[in-house]
Amino acid sequence: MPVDKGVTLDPARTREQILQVATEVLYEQGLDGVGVAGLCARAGVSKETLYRHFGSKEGLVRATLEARSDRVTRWLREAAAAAGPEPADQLGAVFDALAGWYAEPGFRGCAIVNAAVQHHEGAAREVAARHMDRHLELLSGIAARAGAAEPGVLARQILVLMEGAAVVADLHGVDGTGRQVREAALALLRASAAGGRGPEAGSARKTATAR
Amino acid sequence: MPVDKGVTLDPARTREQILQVATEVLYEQGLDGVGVAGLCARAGVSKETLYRHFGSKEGLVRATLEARSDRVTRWLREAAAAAGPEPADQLGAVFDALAGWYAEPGFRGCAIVNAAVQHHEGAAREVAARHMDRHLELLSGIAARAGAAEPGVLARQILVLMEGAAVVADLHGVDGTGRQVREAALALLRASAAGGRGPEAGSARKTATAR
DNA sequence: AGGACATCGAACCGATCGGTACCATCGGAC
DNA sequence: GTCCGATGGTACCGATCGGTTCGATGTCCT
Repeated sequence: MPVDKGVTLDPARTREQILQVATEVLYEQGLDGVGVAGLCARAGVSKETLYRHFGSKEGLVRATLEARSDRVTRWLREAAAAAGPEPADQLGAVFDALAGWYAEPGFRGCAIVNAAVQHHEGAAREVAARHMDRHLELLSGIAARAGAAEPGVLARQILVLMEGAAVVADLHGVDGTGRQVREAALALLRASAAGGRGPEAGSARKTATAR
Repeated sequence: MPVDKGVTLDPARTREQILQVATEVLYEQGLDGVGVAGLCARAGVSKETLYRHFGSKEGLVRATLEARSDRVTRWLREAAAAAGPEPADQLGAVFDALAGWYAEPGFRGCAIVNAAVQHHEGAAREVAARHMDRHLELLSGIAARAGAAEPGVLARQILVLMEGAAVVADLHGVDGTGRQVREAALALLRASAAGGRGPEAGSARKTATAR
């Protein structure tokens, strides 16, 4: 009886069920677009159960976004790792993965960014800041291995491309966005790796690492 | 009596007052973060007046965002025009202007994008799509004058940088974001203007114009 | 003076919000 | 069989939501 207790009446299972439904609904409807009652109805649980597991709607939002941040981070790391040792290949693989995501039906931008932008205080913004830190870790590694003069700066420029791509693909249309942004990221990587001395001086100046 | 009727009791004045307050409040609190009653209180008008002018909260949101889109578009066009004839200077001036905006106290990202992301239907998304079209117009002109192989593609890549920069500056911190993104945009411009044949093939492939 | 128009303030509407309390029920451990 | 923890269902709370209506007040134009 260490693990795998009964099939039904499993608190962990219930929690997962709520989280899964909340992930879908909060993404589709927005943080304020659905009430706790509606959430419970779609998850097939009672309000009391939801509040026992998450304490408040805010708690549910935090747990949902943190789980999502974990999944996305893992997903991108694996995409990069599977692309072999070349930094440019890894970066290309990351943006290939993102491009596939943008093209999925029901894509509405980055759930974490969307949530963070709806309330300027609360859990969502903290999760979003941490989420971007994680992206930066991955990108700085790639930038450093590519020999970028300023890996931190290049990583941040590519992060801007990632976040911007989600917004543009969502609000302005997906067509070509994935490929175009992939090429832009690779161009920045090339320009930075080509050395501080390009045909016209380096592409990135010395700036703070920020945040 | 053709124009400039009385000083007080001027419907156009009242409308402007409501719009101005709505611009601030909807940006600070979010679309769902404030009720019509609160809006009226801050604007010093009655609900009846607001509804007579805008018909509904949605109508107020649309009018507010459209006015904002007009102002931002004009602002960026003037920044570019004031920078002289060189495309690279114009692009640099646009991103300088944006960098200044990110650093302003109370900056919370692009109001139009933020609004559009909160509801997946409604006026905000239409305004946002049109807003980006206007940005694209400006950027394509610069790209074309710079001799970019594919001005439309380059413009879209730079648009992604613009929108991403606002998100990152808002959620991850402003430090350096403005300069870094400015340099990234200029690097893309250089890479694209250097000719389709770089050291490693062009930076942008043939893709649909999107949307 | 008079009428048309604009506005305020407040009451009011039904619906929904996040959150709590209570109780019957049911599965699993012993 | 017996008890306990997890649960569903439901009613309920005060607050707020977007939107409507009405009457009193005031300003303009003629």
